[in-house]
Amino acid sequence: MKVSREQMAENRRRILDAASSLFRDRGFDAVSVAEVMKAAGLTHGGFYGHFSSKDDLVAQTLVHALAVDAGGDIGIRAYLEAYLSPRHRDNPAAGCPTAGLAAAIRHQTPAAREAMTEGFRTQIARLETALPAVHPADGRQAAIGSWAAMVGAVILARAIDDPALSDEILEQTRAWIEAGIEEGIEEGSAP
Amino acid sequence: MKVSREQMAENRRRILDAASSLFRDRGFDAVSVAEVMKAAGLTHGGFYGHFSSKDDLVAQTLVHALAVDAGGDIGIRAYLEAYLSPRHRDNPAAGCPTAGLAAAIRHQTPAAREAMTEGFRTQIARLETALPAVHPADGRQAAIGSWAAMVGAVILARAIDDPALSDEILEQTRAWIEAGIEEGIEEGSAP
DNA sequence: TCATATACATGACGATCATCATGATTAAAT
DNA sequence: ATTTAATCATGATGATCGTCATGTATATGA
Repeated sequence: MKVSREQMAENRRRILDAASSLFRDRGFDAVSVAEVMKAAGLTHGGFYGHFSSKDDLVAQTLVHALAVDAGGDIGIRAYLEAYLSPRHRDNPAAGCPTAGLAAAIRHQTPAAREAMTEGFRTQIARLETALPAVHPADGRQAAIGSWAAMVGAVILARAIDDPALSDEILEQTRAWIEAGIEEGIEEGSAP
Repeated sequence: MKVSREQMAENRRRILDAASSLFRDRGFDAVSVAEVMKAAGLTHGGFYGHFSSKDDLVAQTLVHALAVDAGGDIGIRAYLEAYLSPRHRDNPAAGCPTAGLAAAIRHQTPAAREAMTEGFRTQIARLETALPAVHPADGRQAAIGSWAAMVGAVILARAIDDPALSDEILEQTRAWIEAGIEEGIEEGSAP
């Protein structure tokens, strides 16, 4: 039952894609290796031909999931609106891996933590250039503060059991961050 | 082996205290019922005399953990400094239950989610009175935005595998929130 | 075309865990 | 003091899961 080299590469990609969605949706612990393989259209037997352990899968999945382009080129306002939207909150499987998995990283292997650290660095660099700032020194502060608020808001909005309150968390956090942005630009200079 | 009524009440408290620390430290899934009982000085047998299931324990632990006084009466600045400190980051077992468990609530029972929702409401109300604001209408926005940033920052700081970067997340988020506060008060009116 | 290496399927194993059954001890009620 | 009821300890059970062993079909290279 050997498959072609390219088929194997595609299988690996499918496993990582399936793991990425499933982990974001239900967490690392609640998803079994067999379930990931099934979602990838395979059985559990072939798993250890691709990965050395479930921990290895977790680490590689994080690298895979955090390596997306993320944000194409919609402006910072549109990005904020999409990130802090009910749609994003309600679709963790297709959503930001940081919002979905950051809190669980603490209990994972060093390799997984390193992947998340690298993803964080990349995201802060992105935000630093996307966010307007009065003094350049404040750019990093705004990037880190805003990112913490974005991730925290989505996590809280997903935890809360009251739809209206959950919506409010997203909306108020967005307004709060944008208020900080407006301070940094000459009033109304954004498109 | 029956014990006195008050002994049983104390046992129950010890179980909840043990569960509260263990869950915050290692998460709901990674802590077994037997482990909680052992930490409370009992064996696993008596568990179902106190709780109907592990899910029940999780929900009651959240009610128990989120019902603390939280913040005695240190000012908002001191509270921010303590919350966004390396000490808090490095001691999840004794730290904020929201920072430690909010992301996992999504996978828990409705009872657990309700407990977290109530805890969130209480915390926002606290922050709304503690945070100075220019217009009263912005008080709630600042409370929600700041709380999201605080929780997000601690979660991210705990996930990151680089001590200096982790420290920076806490520090910059604190400065970012305080910048928002300063906008709201007449420069320097805090003690 | 033939030999070989290998990717994946089937199936099994051992460990962990939530939960339940049973029994001993003793607080509480009479 | 005696009975009753309840709390906790010991031990068992069934399910889930990560991992490994083995077999089979086939891609690959000669």
